[in-house]
Amino acid sequence: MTEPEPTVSAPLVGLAAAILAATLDEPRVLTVPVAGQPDGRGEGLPAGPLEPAHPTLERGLRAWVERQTGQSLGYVEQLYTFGDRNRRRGGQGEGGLHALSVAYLALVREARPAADATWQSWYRYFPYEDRRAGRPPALDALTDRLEAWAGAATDPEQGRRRSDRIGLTFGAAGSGWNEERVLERYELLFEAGLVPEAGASDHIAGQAMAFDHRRMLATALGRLRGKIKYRPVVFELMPPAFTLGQLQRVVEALSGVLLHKQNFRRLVAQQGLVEETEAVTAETGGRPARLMRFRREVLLERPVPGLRLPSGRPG
Amino acid sequence: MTEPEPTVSAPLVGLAAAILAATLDEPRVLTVPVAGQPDGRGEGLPAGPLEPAHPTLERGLRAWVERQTGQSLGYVEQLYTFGDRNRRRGGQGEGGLHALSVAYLALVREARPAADATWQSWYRYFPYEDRRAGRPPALDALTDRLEAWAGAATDPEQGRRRSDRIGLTFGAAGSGWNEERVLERYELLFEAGLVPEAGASDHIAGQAMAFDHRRMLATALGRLRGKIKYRPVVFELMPPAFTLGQLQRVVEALSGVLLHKQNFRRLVAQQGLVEETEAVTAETGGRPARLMRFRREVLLERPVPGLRLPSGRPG
DNA sequence: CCGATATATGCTCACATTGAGCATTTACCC
DNA sequence: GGGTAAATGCTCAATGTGAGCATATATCGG
Repeated sequence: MTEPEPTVSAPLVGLAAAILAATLDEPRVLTVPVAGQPDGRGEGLPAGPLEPAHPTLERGLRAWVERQTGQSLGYVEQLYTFGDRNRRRGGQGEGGLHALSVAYLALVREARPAADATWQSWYRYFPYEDRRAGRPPALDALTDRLEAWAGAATDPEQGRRRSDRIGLTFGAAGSGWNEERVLERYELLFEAGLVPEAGASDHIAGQAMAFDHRRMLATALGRLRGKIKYRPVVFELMPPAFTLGQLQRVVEALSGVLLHKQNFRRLVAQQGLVEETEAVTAETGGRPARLMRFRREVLLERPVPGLRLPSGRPG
Repeated sequence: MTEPEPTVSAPLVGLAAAILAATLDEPRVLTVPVAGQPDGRGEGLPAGPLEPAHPTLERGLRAWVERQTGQSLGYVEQLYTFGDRNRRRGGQGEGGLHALSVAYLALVREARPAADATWQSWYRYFPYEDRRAGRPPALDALTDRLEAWAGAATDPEQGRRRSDRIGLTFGAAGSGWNEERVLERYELLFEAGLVPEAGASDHIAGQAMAFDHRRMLATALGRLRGKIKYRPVVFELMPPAFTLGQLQRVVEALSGVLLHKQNFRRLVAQQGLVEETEAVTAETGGRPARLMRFRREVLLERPVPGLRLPSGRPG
């Protein structure tokens, strides 16, 4: 009855990885050059087709990433499978063939590029997502363009819906900024034609990427920003020993907002996420900080805590 | 560089849907008969292969579901793409060919089966997930078998890890029950060989399904149980007008735990999720309740609230 | 009509969590 | 030795959460 008839479809299945790290208080993503792309879209995520030799999707992904970047992956999590033929402007998808991509999120500890892979800041691709220095001034230009798009809607009702979405995702007057809505913001910019991936000629909304890789990256950032709140995944990005200050700066780099220092420490402490080591560190001026390490045991304990980010502080 | 070479792979891509509803305080899933399956595995989810005629994955899914069940889908969300060749014991996957399935979660309002599709209770497939009447007695037998499996590990370290996982997912002595870990519990039972999908001959852990459809269903239940806490998705399952008592019983049915009535009402009220209608209803004995309706406007408001389930009450 | 029973609904209270800030400690730099 | 920069310790008000008590308003069986 529901037995698939193994004749009809033979789509291409691609695997792609958003490999994330945090070095020197800056969140990074591992990128590779992509040939044959339109101007300004020559950067992409490590990716490759699923091959018969791959025992599982994830193993196939790991193989491609190692081949292309030399990076071996630790924490890996499936993100989403993208299949919109319509979205594909970068090559594939001709005829009735589907080009389907399974995207993954990977977290790694260190940044040592290999081959022609390079680490880039997340905010190269999403400059408006970094609010650590307050609301980026460039955001005004963006929302102006978005509102212009909303105003150009065919009927008033559609225009109102567009305005609502802009307010919801970019944080209207009264409403706040939700740092998890990375994908929704990118989708809005895409629909409004403000990104090169959708035909725009300027890079007002950040550096473009090949295929729909920037959409995958947006998905990854949103997922990670959400996940650090209820799972201790930040520690996948930290060195074995770190200070609470470093930990906080990494969390701030990932989430793009600043946090209240004392409350952050209280949270980490009462969740039992870390334990002290004997060592302290000198750092740049100020009182030396104690080096901490992640308490692996929390993975076996009850509520499996994360770092519920508070609402942030002014800056 | 990372350009996929369109030669190597031509995997079969399937689409499958866990279509969920809640009728008469019981959570339901729409199932179809599946031919050619081993004994006791003749039930499955609506599914079919991705076809070139399908413009997008989701549109392909909707087409298959309507063809097989007559049900048209409202809320649809992608769950996960399953691709483990090894897991596939039910037919496909021979040779080096991958059989890849993109699973979806769908929420619908009413239950009116068509063709030979039937609505079944979730708890037919996961009896141990229903704790509304307290801890199910059958759970003891299950955890006994699981602990036996842990004890039969090749080395003590592995056995300890297994015991830890059992305690974590099924709620050990001191630790509580986390209703969202449906998939982890099923995976554990699978690994322990306690489900027919993994070769077991009895149905101690609930009714089996064709292929890996029960795994997909577990993924769907876990996702929905999590999502109702931070998005107002329950209302996709409710009729246009309902009482707070009905709403609570649906939430309890989905999550499998009982809630404190007064606190539930306070939560719903202060989140502004519903508004009163003029009507009241008679019901079965007791004071008549006011009929409420979902406030669609909340979708446009700030924190996009859900129904954070409290820890539950004894029962 | 009366009381028993079953929900619905209103309200209180102790306790935990959260957002914000003040104060002190301990290093380095000049 | 004084100035500067973090790290660390503590307090306090506001809010949120878990549990119950009390009241309102139906139906049902005599």
